Amino acid sequence: MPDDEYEHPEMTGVGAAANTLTAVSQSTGAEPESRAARKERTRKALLDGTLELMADRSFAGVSLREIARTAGIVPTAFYRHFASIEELGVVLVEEGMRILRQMLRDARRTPSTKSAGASLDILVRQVRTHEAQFRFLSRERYGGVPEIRRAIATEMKLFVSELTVDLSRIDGLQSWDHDDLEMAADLIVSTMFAVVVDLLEADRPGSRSEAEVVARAERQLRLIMLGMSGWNPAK
Amino acid sequence: MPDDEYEHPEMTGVGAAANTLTAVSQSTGAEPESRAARKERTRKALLDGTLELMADRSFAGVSLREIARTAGIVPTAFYRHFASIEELGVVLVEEGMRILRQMLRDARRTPSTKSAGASLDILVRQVRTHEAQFRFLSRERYGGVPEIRRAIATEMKLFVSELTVDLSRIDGLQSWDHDDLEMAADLIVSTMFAVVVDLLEADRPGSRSEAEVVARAERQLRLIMLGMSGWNPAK
DNA sequence: CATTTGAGTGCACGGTTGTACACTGACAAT
DNA sequence: ATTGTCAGTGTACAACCGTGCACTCAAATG
Repeated sequence: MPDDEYEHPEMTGVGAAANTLTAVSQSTGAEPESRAARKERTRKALLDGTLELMADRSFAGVSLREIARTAGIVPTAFYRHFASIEELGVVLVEEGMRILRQMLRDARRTPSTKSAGASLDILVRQVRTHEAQFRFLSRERYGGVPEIRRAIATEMKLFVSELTVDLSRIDGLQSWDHDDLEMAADLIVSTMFAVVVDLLEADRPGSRSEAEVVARAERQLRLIMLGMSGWNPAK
Repeated sequence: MPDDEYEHPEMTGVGAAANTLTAVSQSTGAEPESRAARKERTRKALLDGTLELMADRSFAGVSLREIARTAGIVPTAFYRHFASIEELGVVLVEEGMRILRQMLRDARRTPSTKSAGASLDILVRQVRTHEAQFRFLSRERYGGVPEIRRAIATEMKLFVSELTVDLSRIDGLQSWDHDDLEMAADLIVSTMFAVVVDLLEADRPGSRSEAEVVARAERQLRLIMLGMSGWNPAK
């Protein structure tokens, strides 16, 4: 008797050696769709499916078999795309970080970065359109397996140093010591990160609404800016 | 044939119905030790063992069987202490939060709370003496199962409101709006939390050392205080 | 003393997991 | 037209999981 059945309970017949088109399910009717394109499609299905499964669990809590199931393939076929679940995790980190960097770039070409409100607007929009990715990042940043945690930490450090450069170009801050700039950038980033978490939690029973979260963050950033304007850079 | 062997590979014999003293291992030689005391001891062993197992994994990643094994009992005996692993998790949250509150109380009776350095010292000492508990809290705060996440969030909110009260008693802040005070308290708490995470990660390959973490945090808090001193409370 | 209690035991179960292996068959390249 | 590639398949297995059940036997109770 078989060990598993997956999603094919009806075709357990004798020599039923299966058609390859079982996976993912063709979206449009009659296109040929190259082999590479098909592969890319199930690969994406694996990544997206993982994020979906993580709606209420951490990355460590989803199994290879589950992921394969949501992508419509058999467990062993997973290895055609990733050498291990950890590898898939690293790809998810990279993907999430790509979005984060994109966000920074968007914020950078906003009229004067010192407008905290505009930057926050961009943040909110990004979080809303990429909820799953941001949830992944916030879940795994501290809770994940060491490898993923390290990958996120590295990218975050990079993020801070990019912001440091941005700050150094602002009018009153040219005279600042690099360490001080970085310290301020770190504070801003971690505050922003707290906003992300609150946004993901927002509009849920017993948590602050989105508007409140944004309003508070705006005041917090203003408070930080105020402190910076009075800072003695020479120390 | 048996399904498991646990830690008794040699006594798989016939009627070997085991001696109860297998569990936990008696520490001192010949004390009687009441039944309740023994129970409390294995209960603690279960809690501590769980924290130990979480050195490199999240709470969701440790199994009931593993926990029981480290405590030296058979898996089914786990249920004599907790109705489920989730219940054990909630107890761990409470335990961790008790430590956090203790810390706040310590900080409160320090000469003038406005001395950020002293408060940070207390923080560092607490984190160092209760590493496992703090690691648990930081791991599960965002990454954990919903129930645990909610429990931590609730306690954190309580924490912020306690600090809000403390702030309201400081000289220059009596005229402040309650919302503004809470906003500032929230910023301080989240900054402190970031310190905790950095401390746990400190003295590990590729991360800032403890001294650097503390120095940076001190400057960040000073920057926040500076901002507060210039804040216009009327909005 | 005899009796009750309950922490801990051992076995068994049905389920899930990761992964090795040999396979198939549509597409791509020759 | 023949051949090769390789995403996907089905089977199998050993390990682990949570938990139900009937048990033991030292300590607590009377």
